[in-house]
Amino acid sequence: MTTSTAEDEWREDCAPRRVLDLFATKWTSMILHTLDARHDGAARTGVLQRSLPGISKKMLTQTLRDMEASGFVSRHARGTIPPAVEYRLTPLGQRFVEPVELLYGWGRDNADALDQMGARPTARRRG
Amino acid sequence: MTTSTAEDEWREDCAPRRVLDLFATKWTSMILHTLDARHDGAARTGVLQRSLPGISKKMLTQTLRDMEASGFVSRHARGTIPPAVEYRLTPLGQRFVEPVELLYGWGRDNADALDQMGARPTARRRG
DNA sequence: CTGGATCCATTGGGATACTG
DNA sequence: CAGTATCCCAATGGATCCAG
Repeated sequence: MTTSTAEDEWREDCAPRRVLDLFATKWTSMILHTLDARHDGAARTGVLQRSLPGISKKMLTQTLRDMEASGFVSRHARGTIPPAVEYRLTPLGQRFVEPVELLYGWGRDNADALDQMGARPTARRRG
Repeated sequence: MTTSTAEDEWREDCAPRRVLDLFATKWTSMILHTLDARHDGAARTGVLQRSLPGISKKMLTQTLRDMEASGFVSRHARGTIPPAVEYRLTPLGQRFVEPVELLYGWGRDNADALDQMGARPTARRRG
């Protein structure tokens, strides 16, 4: 059985942890989902911001830039005035949406269990 | 198609976002995975710490406590000296491991794509 | 061996004002 | 409308020392 406790796969740079890093910036997956929810997998900045109550303009732009650099979305600017910028899921982004949606689906299916714990991070006690 | 852009499901307290919160404390899913990787879904503190290179004793205990409060693991202490504490996946924990493993699996399947982006959060530029 | 308590550096991320 | 630049706070989480 090779003692396959998977002791070897948890270095900082292993693939699974790289995926976790994608959730470190909390808006990443939600942006992907929002884009995915649109028929053409694309949306303009304003639409995204309105679809994600609570996100600040700063975090929206910043997250989008990071996602672009990571290859999850592509940016399409129309050189018009006023500006009209559209973000679109890349093939990689589309692939990643699948496990993300699965995760969200799990949440809906287990909403009651999630409700029983507070609204904190994991159950973070404050102070 | 009801224009199901899902504009309504993104309040702070919606189920999907509750799930995301589970990843806010970065060790949660890794602890779950480590427990799941063991034949009996249980492990002692020392084993967990050794299986998760980089985790500090503080974060290990703290995360475990939060996970216990959230109902993902159960704590079993033997009143011996020295202490022997064992953590075990609860049914809820076992259920949650599934989507988590799927996510990790995605990472392995797309390791090359993940490699192309830096090792930063999403692609965080420092400074 | 397990875990609690501090101290503290880092940084995610919000508010706001400004530029094209 | 889209994006940048500061300012600033809260909280993650590492290092240590202490206690059953």
